[in-house]
Amino acid sequence: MSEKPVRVRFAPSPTGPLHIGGVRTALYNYLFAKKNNGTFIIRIEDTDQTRFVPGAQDYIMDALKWCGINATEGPGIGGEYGPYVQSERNDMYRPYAEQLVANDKAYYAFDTPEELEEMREKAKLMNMPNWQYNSVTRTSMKNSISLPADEVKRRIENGDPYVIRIKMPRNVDVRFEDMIRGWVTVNTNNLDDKVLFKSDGIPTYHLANIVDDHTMEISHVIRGEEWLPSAPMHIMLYEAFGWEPPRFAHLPLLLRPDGNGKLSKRDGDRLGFPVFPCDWVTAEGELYSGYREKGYLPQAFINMLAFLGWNPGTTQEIFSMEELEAIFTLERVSKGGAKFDPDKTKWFQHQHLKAVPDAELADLLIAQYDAKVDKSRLTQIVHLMKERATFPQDILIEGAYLMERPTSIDAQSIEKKWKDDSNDLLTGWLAQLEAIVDFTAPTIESVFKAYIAEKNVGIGAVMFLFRLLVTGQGAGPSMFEISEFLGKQEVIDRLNWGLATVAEMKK
RNA sequence: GGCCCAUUCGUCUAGUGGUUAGGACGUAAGAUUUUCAUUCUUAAAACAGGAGUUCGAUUCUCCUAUGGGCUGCCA
Repeated sequence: MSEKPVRVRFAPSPTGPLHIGGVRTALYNYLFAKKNNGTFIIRIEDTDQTRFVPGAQDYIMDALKWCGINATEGPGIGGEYGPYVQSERNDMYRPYAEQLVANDKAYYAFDTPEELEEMREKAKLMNMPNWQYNSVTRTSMKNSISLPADEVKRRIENGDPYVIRIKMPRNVDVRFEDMIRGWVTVNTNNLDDKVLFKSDGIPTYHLANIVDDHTMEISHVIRGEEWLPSAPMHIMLYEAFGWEPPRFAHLPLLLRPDGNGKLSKRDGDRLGFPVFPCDWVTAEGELYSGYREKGYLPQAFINMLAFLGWNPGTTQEIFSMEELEAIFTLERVSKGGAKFDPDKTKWFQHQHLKAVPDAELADLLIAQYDAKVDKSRLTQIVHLMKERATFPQDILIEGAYLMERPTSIDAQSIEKKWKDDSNDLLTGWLAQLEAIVDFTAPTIESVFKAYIAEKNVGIGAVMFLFRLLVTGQGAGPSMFEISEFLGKQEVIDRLNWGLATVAEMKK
């Protein structure tokens, strides 16, 4: 294999927000670079001015940063191979295209888009739906191969618009070894004379991509499977320039969870889960929701994404970014497309949330969720609630009663559970609580057990109502721990309030 | 239509020329827990179909089917 240092790039187009398929491509590039002591580069491919979306580039950079996918070269980051935005490199492409024309690897074509459209329509009517501009048809089109040299010269001097097309040879088998799929062979008869340089003076993706990959000394091109059909053409371009091509790896696509098809922009909010890393608001004010804003931890999001099309070959499923960096290999990327699974994503999130230390989670709640509680108190709340939460904000929402007294008690629950002896049992329990000096969970628990034994009733006869009156909720963490956390006076006050409230309801 | 790629439980996947085809999510049942969640145990659940090669194919080859991608002066 090549001795060259590993340099990989993620090259998105700023045509909108980056969806999770793109994030995964970036992630695999990043992990591959890390694993091989290489360099991960971000390059913005904005050669299509008509599809440019303001803010998209910032979104991409912001989203990758949130994910922890950090580039060492890229726009706003720097590096010796810049600039890293193609529109800023525009001057360098034309000479390469001209070089190809001079070497008879490409040619000028004057056909207008309308004329081409007409050709395709005509061909379709003649039962030839796959008309293409190629070695057969180009002789009857308007280009520097079919037209006399002086007319070509005249047209160019005249300022006639023209494109530069690759001169795809006839009947050549193009072979390359994809790192994921193995050998792929395509005959050039199935390839057309792709436009390399547009009449607006800007190169197409194909030219800019090859020139940039070569000049940036990219060693491995890791990209989505949608590029597989054009890979042979790219190989031909490298050959035309006399450059050594990089290694290729085409990643399987991310499919939608329901039915079939590639995951697309609108699937997310329609199916109830995000397809974008972060929120994105369109110019029209339409919101596409993101994982970040839903409360997903970046490490959980990354872990989930890494496992969509890759696995370590062991049964371990929970990984930190650092662990992934150490073991990722392209050889273990699967070939088939993967359906995205929202349920498993939640599971990853839950696992990662549990792994965050209590104090750290408390900091996060204060910083990102505006929690108005003292840090040490909040840390205790996190400790009590973390196991049963999926998202950080669940701790605040489901544990609200730990911060504020309940304002009402569910009448239906009382209806169901309140028995004739309940008032006596709870009043008796209140007296027991008042007598406890060491108000800690173990002590409260032993007092409680002695109390129900003395009264000769089951745990449920007192516990559920105790919980309901103190927290307003029918479910939650251990009442003994909650009691310790709230403190003796608070528990007594709440219980008194609860008894009064029920008495009021019973009238 | 043409070209290319893919195909193991519902989903993500492991795996091998001879395995009880393994794990995870989800589902179901049970245990633990005052409750809910967690956790634990158990269960149901897959090699797309057909030929061929072979003593033997889920594994190798071919065909078919299905799915997907591409087929733009988009990327």
